Amino acid sequence: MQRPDPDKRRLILAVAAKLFASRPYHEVKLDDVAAAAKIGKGTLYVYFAGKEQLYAALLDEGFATMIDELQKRLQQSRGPALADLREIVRSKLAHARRVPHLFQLLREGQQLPCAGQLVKHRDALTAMVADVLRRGIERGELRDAHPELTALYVPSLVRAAVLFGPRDFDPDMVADHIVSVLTSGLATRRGARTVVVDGPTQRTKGRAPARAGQKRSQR
Amino acid sequence: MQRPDPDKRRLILAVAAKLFASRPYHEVKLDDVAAAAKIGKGTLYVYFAGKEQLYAALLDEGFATMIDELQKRLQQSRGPALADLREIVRSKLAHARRVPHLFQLLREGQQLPCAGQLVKHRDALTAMVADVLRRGIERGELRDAHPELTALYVPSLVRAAVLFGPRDFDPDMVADHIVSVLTSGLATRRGARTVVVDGPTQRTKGRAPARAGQKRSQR
Amino acid sequence: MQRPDPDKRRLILAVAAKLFASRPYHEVKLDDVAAAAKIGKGTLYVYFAGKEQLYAALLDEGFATMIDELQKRLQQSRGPALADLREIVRSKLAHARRVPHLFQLLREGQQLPCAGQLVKHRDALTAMVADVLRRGIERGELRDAHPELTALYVPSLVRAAVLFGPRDFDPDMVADHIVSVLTSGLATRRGARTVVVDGPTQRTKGRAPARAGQKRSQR
Amino acid sequence: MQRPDPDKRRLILAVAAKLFASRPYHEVKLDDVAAAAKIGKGTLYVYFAGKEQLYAALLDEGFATMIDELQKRLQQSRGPALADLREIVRSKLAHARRVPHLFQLLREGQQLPCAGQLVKHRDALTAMVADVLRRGIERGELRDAHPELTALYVPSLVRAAVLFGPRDFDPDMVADHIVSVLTSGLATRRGARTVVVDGPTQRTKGRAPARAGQKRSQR
DNA sequence: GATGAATGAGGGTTCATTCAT
DNA sequence: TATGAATGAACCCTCATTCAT
Repeated sequence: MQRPDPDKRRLILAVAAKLFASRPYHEVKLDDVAAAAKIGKGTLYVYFAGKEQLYAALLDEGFATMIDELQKRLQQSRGPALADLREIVRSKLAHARRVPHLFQLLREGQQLPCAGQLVKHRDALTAMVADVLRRGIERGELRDAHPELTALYVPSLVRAAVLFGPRDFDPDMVADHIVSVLTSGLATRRGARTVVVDGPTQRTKGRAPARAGQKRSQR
Repeated sequence: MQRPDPDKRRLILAVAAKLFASRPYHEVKLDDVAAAAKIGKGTLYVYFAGKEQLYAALLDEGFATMIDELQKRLQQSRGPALADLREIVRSKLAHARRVPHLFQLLREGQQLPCAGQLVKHRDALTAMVADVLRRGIERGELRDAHPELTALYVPSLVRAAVLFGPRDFDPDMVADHIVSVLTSGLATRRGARTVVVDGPTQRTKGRAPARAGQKRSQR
Repeated sequence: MQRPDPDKRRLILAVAAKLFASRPYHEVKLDDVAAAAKIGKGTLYVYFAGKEQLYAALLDEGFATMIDELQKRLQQSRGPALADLREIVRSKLAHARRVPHLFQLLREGQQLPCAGQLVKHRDALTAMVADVLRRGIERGELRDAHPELTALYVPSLVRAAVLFGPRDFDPDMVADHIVSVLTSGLATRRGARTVVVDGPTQRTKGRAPARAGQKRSQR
Repeated sequence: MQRPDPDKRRLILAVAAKLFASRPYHEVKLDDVAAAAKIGKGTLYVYFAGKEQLYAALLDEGFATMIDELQKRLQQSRGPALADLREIVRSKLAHARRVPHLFQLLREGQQLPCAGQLVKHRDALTAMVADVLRRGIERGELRDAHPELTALYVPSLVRAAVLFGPRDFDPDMVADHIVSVLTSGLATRRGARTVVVDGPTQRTKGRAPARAGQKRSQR
């Protein structure tokens, strides 16, 4: 109790995460946080410079942990890109399980003045995904006209499943589903004909189908 | 100007949308809104019951408009499900263009006490998508083990593109890209093989999303 | 009650003056000020930007009023400098009577961040006194080797009398006394001999007496 | 260093004096004091009971030292009162030199709850001065209608010179000037005539401070 | 209806003081 | 004795809301 106690810091973060995840930022009172952590209100200021910094630390460390994990998982693999993509999805889902509030927290965080760090993290994540995608394209495993867009989709799909999916979802199932959609899409052969390219039955009048010229050449 | 003026109401909403989209809820002061709309602070209370209700109206009307549009676009169509899916994506993107702040607003709105209405809207939207998906599956155009999950993905993909995609993106291109991914996925034939493991027989029956068994062999 | 009310501002200042004069700055709570003025705490912030600014306004306006009065009294007079000096003393005493807290307030004010204005006022006052003194010297009415020092003494003498003198002092009497000391000093002819200059009885060993060379030449 | 260390106590006092002299009381944090003295915050409480008591000790010891000095200087002298007056002024100025913050500190100290001690000190000082004055009057060296008022002026003149006078003033010069003003006043013979009006008979008996009648004639 | 001065509950933050080490 | 983490009462200030004009 003479040196700042890292455990206490973690305790505060854990307690704050719960509160910030359950109410909008401006409805979380530092009184509540202190009470929930069973510490004095002033003690919060020993570990964090203020409300916003506490919140920022919450997001920052949650995100950083996730990215760390992901990097560890990925850096040993130089295998197929789709396998990496699956790893990414799995890792994110697992992390969401472990830090169930992170996605809730992210909602508001993006607009806070302290968002700079966050954006960096998001960009790092996006870059990792985009790298995997580009490697897959180079190796002929994947085709994608806009991997940088797709890199945005991946976290977004996880987010949608975590935030709005069934409370009791099975992470493996969800991971498989996301990867399946990303990998193979939804269209059956028959369905593909109705929309894509060549059938004369297509409803879209003249509009170029989903895949631009380049993509076709990849087949 | 002795009766409540619908134009003034719209003005307030427009001004508020900008402010709420650019700062977190608790940093937007009603003073700011009034000043930006060049009206007295008291006037806000002629048109809205309070800050939260103003915010709720913002979200509610934005969302309602979007769903209305979507329903109009879809209700005449009984064509291929993938075409409808594309319509949904296009419509959402178009709306995001017209109400550029909506997605920003949605971020925080979900936690506000007034979120009940929002959830209804989101559920309505999800249901529409799910309906389209299920119709596609019935008609043999689509295959999807969890259309209710996929229904969550669709708005999410649009969101990701709008919030984090390039500022000057071409909505048609993005719509095509999203639909393309949803329809055909990213895997080339070669890539699919690497993930679905080696036997070609796997591919025929193994297309359903959950392929737990094979995954292990990839590690 | 639609335009900011100057009377209310004055009320606040009057009430605050009393409180700040009776307690040190940090013991005066804005709650107290508001309560004493029978207004809401928030109303204070309609008229003043904060505690310190309220305090600064108190000092500033008190001082400004005093200087204004003084200038009005003096500017018509081109008479003897000693008469002006008496006017200055009288005017300051009269003002201290009317704003009994001003001297108390000045105590702390000098160190506050907002002191810049105060220093200007003090300098203005000092300059006025110094001007009178210099005019008196030029006209041969006065002799003073350091009128700029003496200019500092004059307000100080008034201050001493007001702050520490008998509660029920007669301003005229005090003014006369101050002027008398300033004019003629305390020494009788016999006393002067013991200290000043020429008697061989003087106790001070070798030290030059009060008046330096220049002063003597003024006689 | 197991017993309270007088050196450390002096260190704290010295450091605190500087800080309290440079900022108003409420802007000096005990954290600052501890940091400036390079000791722990808790250590302050080993030597002083609290913030206010630290401040009080500062004033008390500063004042007590000054009065001690003064008494030592004066008690051997039974000479001319004006010489004693000069000693008082010199002693106070010298002390102000050695404890340059004392006058700054005095500003706020008067209102603090611990002011009781201070008032005693001030009264002691005033009494010493008044004694000297009365002795001078008795011995015919001085004339003064209100020596108890004049006793207040003396410290005040020193204060004015120290606080507001030129930074690099020469203490001897200032002492001489103050004593000169107190002794002989500012008026030349010619100047005295202009104030004391016209009859030379007035001057002989009219020297006592209150000359109410004549003043009117000057307006 | 429109306004903006008035309000005061509420909350973030400070900081003197305590106390376990 | 020395320390500095812990504490929580205290307080300034904010700002949504009200209401007299």
